[in-house]
Amino acid sequence: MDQDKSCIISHFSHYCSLTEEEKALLNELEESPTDIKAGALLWAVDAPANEFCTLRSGWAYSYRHLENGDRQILEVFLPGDIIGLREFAFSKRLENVRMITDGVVCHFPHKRMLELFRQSLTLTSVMFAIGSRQQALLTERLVNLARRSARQKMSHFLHEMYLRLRQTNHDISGQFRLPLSQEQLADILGLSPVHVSRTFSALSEDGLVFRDRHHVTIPDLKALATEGEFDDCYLTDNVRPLLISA
Amino acid sequence: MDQDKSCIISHFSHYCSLTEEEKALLNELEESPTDIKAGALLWAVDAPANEFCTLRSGWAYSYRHLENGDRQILEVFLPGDIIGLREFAFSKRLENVRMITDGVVCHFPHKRMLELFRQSLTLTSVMFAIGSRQQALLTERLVNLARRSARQKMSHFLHEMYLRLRQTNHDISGQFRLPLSQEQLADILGLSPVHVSRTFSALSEDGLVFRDRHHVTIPDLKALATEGEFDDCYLTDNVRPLLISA
DNA sequence: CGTTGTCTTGATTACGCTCAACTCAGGTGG
DNA sequence: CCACCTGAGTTGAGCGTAATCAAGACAACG
Repeated sequence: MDQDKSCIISHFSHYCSLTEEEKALLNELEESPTDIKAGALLWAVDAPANEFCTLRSGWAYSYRHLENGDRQILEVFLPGDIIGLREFAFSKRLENVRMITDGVVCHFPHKRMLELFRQSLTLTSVMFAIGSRQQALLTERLVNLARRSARQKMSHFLHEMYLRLRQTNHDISGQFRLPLSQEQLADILGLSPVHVSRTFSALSEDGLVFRDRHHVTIPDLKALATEGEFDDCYLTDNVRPLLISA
Repeated sequence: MDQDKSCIISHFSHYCSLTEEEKALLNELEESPTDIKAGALLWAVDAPANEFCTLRSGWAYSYRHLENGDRQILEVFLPGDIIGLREFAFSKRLENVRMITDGVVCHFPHKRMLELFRQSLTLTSVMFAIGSRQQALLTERLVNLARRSARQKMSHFLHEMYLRLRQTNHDISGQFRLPLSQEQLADILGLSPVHVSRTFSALSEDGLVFRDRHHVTIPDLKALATEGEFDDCYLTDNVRPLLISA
């Protein structure tokens, strides 16, 4: 069951310290871990939406298809993330979710969320905080897609991924594995695959990002932040001592 | 105090039926209504974030400035909406919020949200559902900005606004007042003001949208939906009988 | 060693931006 | 009542970023 330290507990611990009972409650959300292969569909648009998933290991993404065949990737999920929070208010899935790498997911029904609301004020608040942090991420992505050049989009995205990975994996320093094809990157950033390639080349020439297959190196994080107008307050300023005191 | 039926109660009632106590609880959130003028700033980026606002009347929008001077409008708020949900997990504002028209807002501190969590499971769930619905709206907007042509962006946005207005104002039929300048529309849609003008003309020529100053007429809603690839499931499929039963 | 999928590079095209001039409505003051 | 001013919206010309199409390089794999 809990061979590894639970991802979700370490995720929640970012927000505030938890009692043992609360940890136990969270552990219940990770009861039935199931293996899932890279490329496998977790669920599709219009499927009934009655459960969340926690991502215990591996990467996943959610996406939508457009009528012209384009695809927009909406979210990239990393270990510890909760998948499907968006659909709590809906009866059907609004997005497809697919695994990027092999991984392990744990399902828990929406109903259990209500038990959590009933049993712990702290966890309720943290759950709410996670929701608002997701909104902040979405908002940032929205600005990125709407207003920035391809160079900036790429820089911003890579910077964001780097920070998100470092939050749980402190020992990466300036480099990480990014298991995304350029086509997937294009679908994330609203670009064409060819332009992703060109943009990568351009960033390399300027010494901002180096890349070998799926391995990315960022020699100068500050420079990349400047290029992508990256401001990390939406990722880091989420510790809320207020919650505990109340 | 409650001269009008509370906007927030009618907003929550979309999700499920409320007991009298719950209505009383919600009413407390609308305690100190304050008038606010068109164009006034509700709050600015980096200001301390320790309260929400409910919008009792009038329109508002949240926005961010970019380094190149561009501005991105992130959200348009209508009467009954809660402003600032996104910043629950943060200590500082991530967005500026400004009134579009004259209006009335009610402030309530984050702390009171915790009381609400403590006192009503139903309201907690609905609050959570509202958060996830906001995410769905954001997601839809993201797809719109990332992937669609100017024509589609405009069509989609106008259709969305029409449906949102009709949810609280059932008697509008195919026309409504849209108190936004073309510059503001441009900042919403990630276009230039000139191109908004051109796009409006193009849509008019094709008989999809007519417009006189701030008055918009949609002769054929279906046609507009087709043009903008509009699928209303993210706005309408949010009634959750599951919540009450639990 | 051939096959497949991913990535790269080049040539052309197009959508929306910028700059700039012009129209028009509303408001103000003489 | 008219002249002027202002801000919003319109229209045109030229440009630039990124899309598209297409061919070729490269790596991984059987």
